[in-house]
Amino acid sequence: MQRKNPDKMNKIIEMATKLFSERDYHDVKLDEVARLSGVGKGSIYTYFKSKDYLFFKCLSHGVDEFTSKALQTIKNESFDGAFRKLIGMFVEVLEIKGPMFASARKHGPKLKFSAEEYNEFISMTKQGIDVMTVAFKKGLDEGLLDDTFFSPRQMAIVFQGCFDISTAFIFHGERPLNEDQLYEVLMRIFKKQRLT
Amino acid sequence: MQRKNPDKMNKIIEMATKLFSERDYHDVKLDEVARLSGVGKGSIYTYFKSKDYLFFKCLSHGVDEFTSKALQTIKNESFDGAFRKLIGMFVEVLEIKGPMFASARKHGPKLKFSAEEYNEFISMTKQGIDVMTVAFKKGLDEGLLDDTFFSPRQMAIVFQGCFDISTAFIFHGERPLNEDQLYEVLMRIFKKQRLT
Amino acid sequence: MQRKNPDKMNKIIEMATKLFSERDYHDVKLDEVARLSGVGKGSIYTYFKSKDYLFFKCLSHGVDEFTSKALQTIKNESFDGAFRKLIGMFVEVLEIKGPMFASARKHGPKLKFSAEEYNEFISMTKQGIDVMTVAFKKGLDEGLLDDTFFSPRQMAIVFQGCFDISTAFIFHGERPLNEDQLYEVLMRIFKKQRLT
Amino acid sequence: MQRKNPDKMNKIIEMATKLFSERDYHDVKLDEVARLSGVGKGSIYTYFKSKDYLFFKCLSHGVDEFTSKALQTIKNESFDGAFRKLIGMFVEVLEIKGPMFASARKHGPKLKFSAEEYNEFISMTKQGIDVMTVAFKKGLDEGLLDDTFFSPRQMAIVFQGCFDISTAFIFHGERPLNEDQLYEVLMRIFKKQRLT
DNA sequence: CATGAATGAGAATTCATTCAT
DNA sequence: TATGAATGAATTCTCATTCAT
Repeated sequence: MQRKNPDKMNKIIEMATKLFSERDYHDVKLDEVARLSGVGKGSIYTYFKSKDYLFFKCLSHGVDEFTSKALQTIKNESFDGAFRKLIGMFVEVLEIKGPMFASARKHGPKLKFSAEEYNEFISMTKQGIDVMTVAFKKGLDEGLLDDTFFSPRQMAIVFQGCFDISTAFIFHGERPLNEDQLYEVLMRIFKKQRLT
Repeated sequence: MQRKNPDKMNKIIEMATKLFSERDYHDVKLDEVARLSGVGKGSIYTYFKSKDYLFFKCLSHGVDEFTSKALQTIKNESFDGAFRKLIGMFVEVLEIKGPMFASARKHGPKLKFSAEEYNEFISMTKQGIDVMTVAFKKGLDEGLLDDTFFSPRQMAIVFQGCFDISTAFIFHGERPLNEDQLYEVLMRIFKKQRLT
Repeated sequence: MQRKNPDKMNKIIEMATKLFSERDYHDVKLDEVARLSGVGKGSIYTYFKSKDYLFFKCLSHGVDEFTSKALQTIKNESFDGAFRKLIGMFVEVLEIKGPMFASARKHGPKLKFSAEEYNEFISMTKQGIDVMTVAFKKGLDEGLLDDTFFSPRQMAIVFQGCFDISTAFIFHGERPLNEDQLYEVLMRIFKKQRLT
Repeated sequence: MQRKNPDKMNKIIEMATKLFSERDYHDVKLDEVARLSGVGKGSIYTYFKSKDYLFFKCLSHGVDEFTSKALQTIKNESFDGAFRKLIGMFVEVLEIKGPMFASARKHGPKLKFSAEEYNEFISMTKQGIDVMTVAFKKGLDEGLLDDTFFSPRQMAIVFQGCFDISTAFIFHGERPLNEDQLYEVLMRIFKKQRLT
C-alpha cells in the first residue's frame, strides 16, 4: 500500500501557485497543473476537492506559519528592527504570491465555497493586513509613526499595496523594488516628519 | 466600425468596462454585457470582432484624448499645479478603469491578437506611464523632486500603483484615497527632503 | 433572427425519451441524444438546463393533457367503458414511458433538483396513480369491484404494475399483453366474485 | 476465487446486493461497496474481475441452490402446497433482489461480458422463470389452472411481475404484498373459473 | 444592421481499474 | 493477499462565436 504522498501534494501546490501567480484563475488549466506536477489529472482531486479549493490552498499554504513568525518578530524587537525584517519576509513571500492575492480580490466572490470555507478564505486573505496592523500600532506606540494621514490598518493596506507596485515595476521592465527601497518609501510615507 | 450606431457602441463599452473592472476577464460573459447594454449578443460582434478586442477597446477608450489633455496640462503649468490636476484626472478615470488595467497586466499575454494589435495594446497600456514620466521630469527640472531613489519613469509607475492601493482600500472596507491624500503620499515619497 | 424552434425541442424530447426508455439514466449520453436529434450538443442546454431536467421533461411531457383526458373519460362514462378506454390510453403511453417511470423510481432520489422541482417531479410521477384511483373508486361505487383485498389506491398501483409485467413479457421474448388480456387480468383481480 | 477469504467475499456480495437493489447500477460506487464491506477497494478486484462481474455475481448468488430447492419442493408436493411454499421462498429472496433483477433487465445489454459470460448471465436471469414454469405446468396437469389466457411460461413471468408490484407498493407508501395477498391475486388470475 | 438560436471546442470533474507497496 | 493512492478515459456543461432570418 502506498502512503498518500506529501511530496506529490506539495509539488502540485508549488506548480499551481506558480501558474496562478502568472495568470488569471481561468487561464490556469488543471491539465497543465497535472502535467507540470508530474501527476495524473485525477490525482489532483485526491488531494484537493476542486479547482477552487486548490486555489485556496495555494493561497493559504504557509500563511499560518508566516503569521506566527511575523507576530513573534514584532513581539521580540523594536518597531524599526521588526519592520525591516517584516519587509524581507513579505518580499520573499509576495514575490510569488502577491499576484495571486490580487487575483483573489477579483475572482474571490465567484469561488464555489461553503459558507464556512468562504469565511476561512476571507479571514486568510486578511491575515497579512492584521499582522501589519499590529506592527504599525507598535511603531505608533514607540512614537515613530504619524497617524495623521493613515490609521495603522490603513498603513497595513498601503504596505501590501507597495508589493503590488513592485510587481508593476516588473511588468514595465524595471527591477522590482528591493528591501531598502521599500523601507525608504514606506518610512517616508508614515514617519513623523515635517514637510518643507 | 465607425458608421454604425455610435451610441450603441458607447453603451457596450461603458457596460463592458464596468464589468471588466469588477471581475476577472473570464467572469464577464458577453451574454451579460449584451443584456446590460440593451443590445443583442450578436450585435457586439458587429462593433467588436472578438471579446479580446472588446476588452482592448474598453481599456483604450478615451486614452488618446486623456493623454493629450494631460500633456497639455503639463505644458501649461508649473509641476505642482499640473500634478494636482493630473491626480484629479487620474482619480476620475482610474476609479473605473484601474482594476481593468491591473487585470490587463495578468491577462494581457493571453489575448489573441495579431502582432500589430498586440503592440498597439502594449503601447496603450504604457501611455499613462509615459505621460506621467514627462510630468515628473518637469518636476525634477524645477528642482522639486529627488531622483536619488526613483527615476521619473519609476515615479510614474509608483504613481499608478497608488491608485491600485486606493482600490485595495475599498476592498478592505476603507474609503478610497482622496486627491489630497494621494498628493500628500506621493510628495512625501518623491519630494526633495532630509529624513532624520 | 430565428425563433426558438419547438420542433427541435420536441425532437430532443422524443429521442431522449426513446433512449431513457431503453436504458439506465446514466447509460444515456447527451452526445447521443444530440446526434440522434440532429442538433448540436450545446443546443440541448438552450432548451433544458441540465440532463436531470431533460429527464424530468421527458417523463412529464404530455402528462397533464393525459391526466385531464383520462379524468374526462372517467367522468363521461360508466366504469366499465371508461376502464377499457383507460387501458388503451395507458397501453399507448406506457409502452414508451413505462420503463422510464420504473427508472425514475430508482434514480429519482439522485436527481439534482431544487426542492420545488423535486416536489413537481414527485407529484408528476404520482398523477397516474391518482387518476386511476379515481377510476377505481367509481367502479367501487358502481358495485362492480371488491375492495376486500385492495383499496382503490392499491388497485391503481397494481394497475400500473401490470404494464411493467408487459415490459417483462417483451424482455422474455413473449408478445406484450394486449388490451384484452390486461382487461381480463385486472378484472379477475378486482371484480366482485366468488372463488370456488 | 475460491481459496481466498469466503467471509470477505460474502460480505462484499451482501453489501453490493443491498446497494444495487436500492439504486441504479451507476449510482452504486465501488468506493462505497468497499467501505460498507470493510475491505479495501482493491480487494474487490481480487474477488471479482470487474464491477459488471460483481453485479452478475450478486444477481446469481444462491440462485442455483434456490432453484434446486424450488424444484425439489415442486416435485414433493401437490401444486397448491408447493405454490404457497414457493411464494414464501420468492418473497424472501425478491424482497432483497427483486429491484436488482428489474435493473438487470435494463442494464443487462450494456454489461461488458464475454459471449460465454453473457449467456450465463441470461440463463441465470431466466432460472426463476423456468422453475415457475415447471410449477405452473404441474398445476395445469392437476387441472387447477386455466391456460386459456396464459401459457405456463407466461404465468411464470406474471408471477415474477407481482413481486415488482410489491416493490411499487413500497415506493408509493403502501405495505408490501404479503404471501396471502400474492396467493390470492395469482390464483384469481390463473385459476379455472367462470367470470360473470 | 440587428438579433438571439444554434453550435462545438474546451474545461472541470468522476470513478472503475490498476499497481506499487 | 490486501490495500488505497494514482490514473485517465469518458461525461456533463459553458460560452465565445457564427449565421439564418
